[in-house]
Amino acid sequence: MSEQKKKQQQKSGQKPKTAIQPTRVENYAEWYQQVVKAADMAETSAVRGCMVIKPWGYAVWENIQRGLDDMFKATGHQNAYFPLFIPLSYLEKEAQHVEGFAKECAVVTHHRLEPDGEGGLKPAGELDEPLVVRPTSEMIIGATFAKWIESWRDLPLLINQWANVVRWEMRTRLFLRTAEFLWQEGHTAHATEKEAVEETLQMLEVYRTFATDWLAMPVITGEKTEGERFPGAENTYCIEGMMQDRKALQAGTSHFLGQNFSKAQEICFADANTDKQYAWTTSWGVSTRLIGGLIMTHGDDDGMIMPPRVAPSHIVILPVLHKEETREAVLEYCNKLAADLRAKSYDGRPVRVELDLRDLRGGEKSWQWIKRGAPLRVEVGPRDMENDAVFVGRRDRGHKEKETIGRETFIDGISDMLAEMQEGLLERARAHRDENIRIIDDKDEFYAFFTPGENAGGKGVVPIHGGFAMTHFCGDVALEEQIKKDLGVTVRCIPTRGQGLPGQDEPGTCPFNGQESTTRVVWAKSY
RNA sequence: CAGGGUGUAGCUCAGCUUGGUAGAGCGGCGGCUUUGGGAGCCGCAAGUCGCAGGUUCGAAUCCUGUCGCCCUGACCA
Repeated sequence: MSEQKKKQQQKSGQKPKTAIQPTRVENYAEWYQQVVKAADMAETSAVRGCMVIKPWGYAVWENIQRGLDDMFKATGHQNAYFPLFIPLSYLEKEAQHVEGFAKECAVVTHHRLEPDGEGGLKPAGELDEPLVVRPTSEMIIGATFAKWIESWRDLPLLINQWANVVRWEMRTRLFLRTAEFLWQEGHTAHATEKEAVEETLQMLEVYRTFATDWLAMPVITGEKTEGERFPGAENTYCIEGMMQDRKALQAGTSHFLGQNFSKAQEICFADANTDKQYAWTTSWGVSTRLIGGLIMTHGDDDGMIMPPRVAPSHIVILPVLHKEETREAVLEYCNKLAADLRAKSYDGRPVRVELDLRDLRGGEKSWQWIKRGAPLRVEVGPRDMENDAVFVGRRDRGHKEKETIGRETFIDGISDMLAEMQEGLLERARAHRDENIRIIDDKDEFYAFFTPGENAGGKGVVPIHGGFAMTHFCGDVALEEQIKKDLGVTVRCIPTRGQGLPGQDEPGTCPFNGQESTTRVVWAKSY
């Protein structure tokens, strides 16, 4: 940095040391919002609570869709599409289900607009029956299933839908909670309870695999407690990730619905003995919330860090073109480089390369890509061309740690480098999570763990503290409610065994009331 | 829905107490200078001051009403 620059910095005091301000430690919630904006992924819209997903963010969603969709197909599911509108009477059929969603339903009551006589328009043509904009599609898909299923030969029925849903939330945050969001919802019907439970767990495993292998987001799988269960479900399973502020993010859910919905909607079939049987159903979903999880798992104080498998572009080539006499040659070199890289494959597909020819200053351009989280930035100028090399910056390292690599070496090693970055991000996230899981057997220790220390942050700052606490728990709903009231902490899940979590195998006593307990549960503050 | 705050240029805001007819920074555009870096200088464009009434010779500023948005709660992928 020049002396002049330093002086200016001192004078103005406004030159940021990091691309994102505030930093994660200063104010995590605000940092998150700033990253979404700086990474050019989404923005708020004119419609309250609804977001505009911008191309760089939507491309991540497309990659998520592609990865998941392949996994759904591989497990025998087919895609279909059902209506956005659900007749109100459908929703009323399953009592618990309505109760769970009623407060956040958007309702369509009219189907026409007329001049209001004052230059504006007013709704006219009131509907006989109001239509609810789907908050989830159990009722409309179930009604369809009831028609499709007649015989045991029609089962299992394995359907997935990619769609948008609306939940009229009061308080929204981009990607994490918006009034409208994109998701997929799987809906299946089975002849036996055993099959339906197996399906529920299979899809949970699909989600775990996807989160781990694609998003580089380590997750804990488990079962929800009664209080956190999906309205109308017998059992809800989930994947829970730990964000960098140590809060939990529910990243996906898979529900065993038993026969609750099939009985409410007459989803029944004739079995091999010609007896009438109610089907056993499941539903499971993940949403654009995954993108929020991606940001909070990997982002740093300079912005987003994209895991290569879901990154819209793997490599951004930034030509250094300011000398007229070398301009053409550098461009040619860059185009050749891009073509050679695209001929390579990573993750079974061509490497995604972008050549950024925008007429912007080098520094600004480079920083934009840092904030967006492109895995690799490759600067190519006359010097590199002379040496048959490239100057590479990795997003998983500091922005100054750039290195010169021989052109061919770089091209030949690109797939390995991306794979190494993907693995590195997962390991980093896993280490962070594991460091912040604590086994607790004492109530006071538990309360202290979730109470911010004196230096946790200033006024208005969201403190980073706590983490995942694993305690024995008797399962009492009122007790869980009390702890939620005291600390804002809930049971995230009763973890599935065999995923390497500490202290799961021995029975014990609930530290809150001394009752017997067979397993430990995961407690955390959550999004 | 309850409590608090706030609406002025694309964005962030100043001006309002003490009415006189609109400002800054950032961003955009252009020029010059720079060039492996989020640079500098000069210039240009851009606002019926949320909306509707009222007071006044005159309202961004005072009064009334209204709408939107933000924060805090209950709810939540």
